[in-house]
Amino acid sequence: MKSVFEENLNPEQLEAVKHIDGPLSVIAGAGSGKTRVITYRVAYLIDQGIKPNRILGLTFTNKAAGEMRQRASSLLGRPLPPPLMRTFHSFGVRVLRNEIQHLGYTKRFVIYDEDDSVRAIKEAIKSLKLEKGPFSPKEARVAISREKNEVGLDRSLPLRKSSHLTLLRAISESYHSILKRNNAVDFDDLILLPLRLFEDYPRVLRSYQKRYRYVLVDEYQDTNAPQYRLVKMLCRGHKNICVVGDPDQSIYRWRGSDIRNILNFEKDFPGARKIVLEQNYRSTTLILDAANSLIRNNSQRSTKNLRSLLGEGEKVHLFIAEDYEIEADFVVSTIQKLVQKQKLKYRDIAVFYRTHAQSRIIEEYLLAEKVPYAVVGGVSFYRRKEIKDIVAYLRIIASPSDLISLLRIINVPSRKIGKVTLDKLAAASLKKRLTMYEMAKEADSLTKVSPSTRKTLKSFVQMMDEFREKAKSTPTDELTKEIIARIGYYEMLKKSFPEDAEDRIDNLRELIDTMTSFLEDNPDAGLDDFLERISLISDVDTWEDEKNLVSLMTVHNSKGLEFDAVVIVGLEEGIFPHINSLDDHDKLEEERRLCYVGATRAKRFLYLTAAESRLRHGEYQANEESRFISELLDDRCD
DNA sequence: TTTTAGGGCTTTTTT
DNA sequence: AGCCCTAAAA
Repeated sequence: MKSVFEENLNPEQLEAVKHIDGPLSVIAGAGSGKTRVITYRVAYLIDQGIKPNRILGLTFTNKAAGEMRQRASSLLGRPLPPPLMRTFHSFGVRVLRNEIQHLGYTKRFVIYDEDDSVRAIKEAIKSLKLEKGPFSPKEARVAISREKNEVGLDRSLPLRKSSHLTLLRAISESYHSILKRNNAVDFDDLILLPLRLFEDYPRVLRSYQKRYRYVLVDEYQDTNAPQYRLVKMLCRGHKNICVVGDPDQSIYRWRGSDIRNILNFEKDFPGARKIVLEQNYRSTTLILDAANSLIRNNSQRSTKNLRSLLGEGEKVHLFIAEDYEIEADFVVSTIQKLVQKQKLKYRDIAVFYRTHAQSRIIEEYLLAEKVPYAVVGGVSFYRRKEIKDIVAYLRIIASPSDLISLLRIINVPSRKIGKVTLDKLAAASLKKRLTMYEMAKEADSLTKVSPSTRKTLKSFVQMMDEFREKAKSTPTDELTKEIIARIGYYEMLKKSFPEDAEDRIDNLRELIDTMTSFLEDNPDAGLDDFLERISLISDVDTWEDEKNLVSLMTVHNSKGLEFDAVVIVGLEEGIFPHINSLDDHDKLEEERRLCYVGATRAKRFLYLTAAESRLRHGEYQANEESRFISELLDDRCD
């Protein structure tokens, strides 16, 4: 009798699933059943008697991790523990929560996002007493992050003057000492600090090596050097590593991901088995032909050609609009046509663009025609001012040494604590070697600050201490409501933002709802757990595919998804490929891979659009048709 | 000393 | 839309 594995997998997939011990790489073309292989393989391992908690699957988004765990558990007919599949970053957090004391932080560390990091770098620059440097705090953050993500690579920083390099080193050092003082880590640290732990504390490494006997890495083409090193260290003893990826879908090189990781796998793991999946189960032939003919123009790739069994299907449609408004109008009428004539649901349709800025005009036209839609990403929920403000309160409650959060809200709503007072407070805290929070608690010793301001500082600290006490016995959603009421945040919003205060209040209500449902799913979760959760959430994670809405997103965000109909807009030289990539061969190939990712999301209908003229920075600008159009179509279009 | 208003600038992609 | 900077009001 055939098992569920033989029944549902083709020979190559089955081979990958049944490979148990030793290194294995699976080159999985777009739509070739990559997720299926991973979930069946996990189920197979467990079926063979391997305990679920000995398996570690690493992905890039929580959504992918959750989906794979769910599918594996429904295959097995029993629930699986959450740690089985997780993101690189949440794995890093888990390691740090257990071991970070070795590195001089405490368990309740906070995770800084990019905005927080930029603020911390500003503080760093300030403490070095630098006037306007050769780069902005934002640029410094990018350079520092880049350096951190290239640990182990011999690429040097892209700076010409060595004086800049020295300066950057100084800023970096100061930034990291601020992070440590604040008991904070940035995104990069979530990988780098576990790596350092593993390198410097062999006992710690051994305990993780012993625990995870089977390691699986999804989207392997997008791992960067530190992530790769982390994985290699974990598998050093048993070499039971399975990586799944597709070099043609590598689109995060700019973030340090290294295509060589997947191309060199066999060198790093001698004797590795390699399986190539070329059978595509997603798209019709004409769509796949277009994608294949596009990607053939890249010189850096492992030769592989996807085959479809789904029949020829519809031709790829091309529409060149005179301007971007006509393009938007075409997108909307196409969506309506697909819904009426092809009986597609809104949720089966997606619009992809190269940059977020392109979404606005599409949204306008969708809104006007009452087509329901959802934008994935953009100004993401957790980066909105009102959300970040309230989260900053929660962070200080969890971790009083968090200076960046303190600076954010100590005067929000206004408590008449301005720049001058803060400077005095900072100077005094430096002198007494106290955190700013501790210094505010002892405001009485601040002789240079007026008595009334001293009182304000003390009562602020007292309030926060009260909240901290309360947090021990109050659920996070209740606590948040109390904070908002106590500080009069809604009233402040109404005063400061008369136009959109209601929207902002709604956002905060949504935040509280998120907490409530998080508590329902995780009854034992405390404030720390919630803060960790929202730090690691990505745009795609918040996308709700069960609602019947047209999806709008960047091509980057579309990775790993599929839709019956896909519209890729703005196929113009300078937009897609992006202007910053035009004069660099490698960057151009990455743009092409990005376009390939977008095109291969489509199951049955693929539309390409471009505008001959587009409003940019207040001026009309004429754009050439993207080279990708002819590479894709090659006379196969309508 | 703090707050407010106005002008300039920004975004390529993100865990 | 939000942030920084500056100058003037409160």
